[in-house]
Amino acid sequence: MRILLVEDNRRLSAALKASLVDAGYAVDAAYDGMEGEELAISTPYDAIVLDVLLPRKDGLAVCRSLRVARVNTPILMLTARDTVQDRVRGLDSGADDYLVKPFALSELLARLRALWRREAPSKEPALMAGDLRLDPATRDVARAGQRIELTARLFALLEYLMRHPNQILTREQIEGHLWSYDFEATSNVVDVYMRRLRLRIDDPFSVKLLETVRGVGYRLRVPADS
Amino acid sequence: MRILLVEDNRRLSAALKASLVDAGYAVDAAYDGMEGEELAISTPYDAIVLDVLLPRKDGLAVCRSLRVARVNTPILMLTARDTVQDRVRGLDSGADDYLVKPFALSELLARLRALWRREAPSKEPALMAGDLRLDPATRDVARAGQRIELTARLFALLEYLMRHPNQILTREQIEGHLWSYDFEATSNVVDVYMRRLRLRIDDPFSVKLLETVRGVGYRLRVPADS
DNA sequence: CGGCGTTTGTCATCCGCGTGTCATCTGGCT
DNA sequence: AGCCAGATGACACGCGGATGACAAACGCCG
Repeated sequence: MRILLVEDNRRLSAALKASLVDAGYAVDAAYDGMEGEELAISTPYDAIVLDVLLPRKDGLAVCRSLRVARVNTPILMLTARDTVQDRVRGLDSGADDYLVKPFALSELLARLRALWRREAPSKEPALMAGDLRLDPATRDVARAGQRIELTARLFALLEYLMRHPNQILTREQIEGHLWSYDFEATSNVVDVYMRRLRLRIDDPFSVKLLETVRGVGYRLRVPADS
Repeated sequence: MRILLVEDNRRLSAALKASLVDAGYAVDAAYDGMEGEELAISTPYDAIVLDVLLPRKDGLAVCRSLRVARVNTPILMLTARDTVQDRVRGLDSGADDYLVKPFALSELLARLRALWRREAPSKEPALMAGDLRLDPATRDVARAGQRIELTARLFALLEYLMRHPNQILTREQIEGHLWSYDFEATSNVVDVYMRRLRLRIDDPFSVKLLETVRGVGYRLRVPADS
């Protein structure tokens, strides 16, 4: 198993590398973003451990570039802080997992194993609903062959809907799944996002997929065709 | 129903397991985070009951890893404290619900049921009456293959009738069941709604299913066919 | 660090449909 | 014919949802 370690803190890098080698892995080390990116593109690794704060090019940017360059190697991001924000950004930019400093070495190893474990099923097929296609892996969305740009939230909403086709989802379910905060207060975020989603995936087309079930919730209706 | 119970306190774990088994569930127990995570990834459970404070890897981390690994099993988190902070963190990491120790066993069971209701809207089979079909899960109604749109009230009324086929239901029963208010004043809501229901499920067809029993109430007659 | 475009969530307003009531009609029974 | 239970059509109100605009937060760039 070849691992690329991109970490600018020399002492941490050395320690991690030693431990990983100890655990039986072959480890290359890079000390800034640009260097890491070049190595990652030119060499086939089994995993990349990537710090977020890096000289020359930060981890998130490296991550994004690699994904754009179709480098699908599993990436484990290392970060100092842990806020929802951070996690979302990390995962959004294409990382597969996220580890917050300080961490136990055992956890790093476990997560690496976890990454590989899930390597196989990561070839998750694109979700389809009529002429609407959503690819969880590449984050591509298209309807009738037409590419559609979606923001992170909208993508998550659509993905959730498409994972539960023809099923009525209540606002509570949706809110709980996408926003995950204590919603005591009545908010109409879900309504607003449904609207925004409709503007992009329904309004330009004649066949509507998003359906409002008055008094209950929303549903993505998959046309019973062919 | 298979449940994974991740709880390091052996006595509590044993007690919970016994109760859950008692309640008819198949229960696997894990005693630390890593063990729990691996089991959760390798085995398809219907729910995971996850303590927050765990050796080797805490519940929040386990939860996060599972979600990243696309394990969508409903997770019920157990915690000792209860601050908004805690709850937010729990839900943020991907848990579906949250239960504060100490809790009543009945509440645990109730919440598990709630989780399933939410996640897999009851695989309850569709109700049938002749060529009329009503699916409580998807709220789809159809007669002779023809989809029929119903408002919330009408749907509830039809569902009630279909759950008591061939049985005479008085106005009082129906009103008590659907409107649940103490009607002193004589109202003809039920009549009106029966009319509206007929317009949609009987009028367009030759065989009538809704029957008026003069002086008593209404009944849904199921044709004794094939 | 500071400015700028984008994303996000809230709010106020608007609109249409679902709902319940009422007045009137119908048809069967005595 | 008269009565009564139920059928029917019409109507007004209010709720649930749609919509557009706004303000704060964030991400990106220099």
